[in-house]
Amino acid sequence: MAKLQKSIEKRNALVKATINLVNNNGFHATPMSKIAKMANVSPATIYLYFDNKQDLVNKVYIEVKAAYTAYAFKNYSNDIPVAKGFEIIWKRIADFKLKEVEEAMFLAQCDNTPIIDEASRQEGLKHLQPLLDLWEKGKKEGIIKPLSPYLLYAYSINPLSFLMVMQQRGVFQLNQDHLEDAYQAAWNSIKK
Amino acid sequence: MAKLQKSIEKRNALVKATINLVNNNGFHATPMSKIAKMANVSPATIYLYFDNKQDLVNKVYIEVKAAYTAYAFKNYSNDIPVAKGFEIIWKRIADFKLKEVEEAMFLAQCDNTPIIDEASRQEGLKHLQPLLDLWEKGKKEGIIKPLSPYLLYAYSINPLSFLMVMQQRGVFQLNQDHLEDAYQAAWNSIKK
DNA sequence: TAAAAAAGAATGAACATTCATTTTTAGTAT
DNA sequence: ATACTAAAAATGAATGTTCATTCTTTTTTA
Repeated sequence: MAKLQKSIEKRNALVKATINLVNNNGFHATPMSKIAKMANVSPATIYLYFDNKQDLVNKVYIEVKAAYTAYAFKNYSNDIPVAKGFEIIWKRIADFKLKEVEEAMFLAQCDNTPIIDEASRQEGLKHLQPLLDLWEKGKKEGIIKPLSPYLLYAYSINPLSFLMVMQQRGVFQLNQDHLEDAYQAAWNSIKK
Repeated sequence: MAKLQKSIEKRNALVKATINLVNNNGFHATPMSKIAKMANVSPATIYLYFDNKQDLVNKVYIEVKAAYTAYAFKNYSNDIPVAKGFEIIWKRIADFKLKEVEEAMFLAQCDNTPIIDEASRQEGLKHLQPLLDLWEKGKKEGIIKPLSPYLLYAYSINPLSFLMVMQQRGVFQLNQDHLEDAYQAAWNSIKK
């Protein structure tokens, strides 16, 4: 009797193809047949790995989000002082968005449309907890403004998404100087 | 011979229905038949007003974007001092996003997905010129940081979109205090 | 060699768009 | 005012295509 061991490479290729096609054509113009073709797989094979199209896109979302937050918090631990901790996280996030453009674009699209179902969205949110904790600590120490975490996020982290999208569209080139400026703006807007 | 004068109300109903359905279901789950039904019109009638589905969504985008910028610059004129001018524009934009939630959500979705074609996107960008001019003037006067307008936009205007989306998803309630905080954060991040 | 994995072709539903008719509109004649 | 008419506007019912998903068969694996 053979073991149940589906090829992980095939699954990865499917995930990759989904990200690429949804980025370039949008969810509405990404048929399963195209995903299969780009992953060098039969359309039927997709259904060995995922229940259906919605399940596919949900799972891709959650996995990319998990990779994103893992990357963001890689060098962070909660005994680091608030200001330094924030800098570490912010710069890792910037790094991710500049290096893993495909993944980051995919997240931006999912976060601004109803293509992901509510449960998966919630699931994705959980991973941000360390940042919320950091801000809580910062507020207690009087280093961070006493604002809702949504405001803090809106003004310090989220602008990176906008910059990445503009960069990706070729509207402007984001260089290292820009990034330092951006970091200063981010910090200025949340520090007390 | 009758005059060519198609009912403007019908067209408006179609635009409104498109915005509503795309917001709630996404472009991929918004068939022409549903748009027609919501607008109390036959599917065939849509084609009297628009060439096809792509043309419909492009035109809706451009019109909403035009309404948005008209609203934003309503009380502004370029002889107003930079700091005050920025405040006026920022607060009008915040107003728009809080009052015209449907329109603002639609723009957010279009600006983060490939559902709009490139030409329409460019068209939409043009309308922001007065704000770019204001920043240019502010930089010359040494009031605004010498940053790329994309950075300025990312840190002062764009966060409002994030806040609106969160508010719309019921994640938190954006009140007048929040808004004043948000305005201060916006200004802090771009003023010299 | 038997079960798992994969494949290609088939199925049926959903959809954008068009077609053939009907209804409305507004100018004109009575 | 009223009736007439021709074009415009609108419609509901096709049409043909695209697509997600399933079915049957083949290939791979252990």
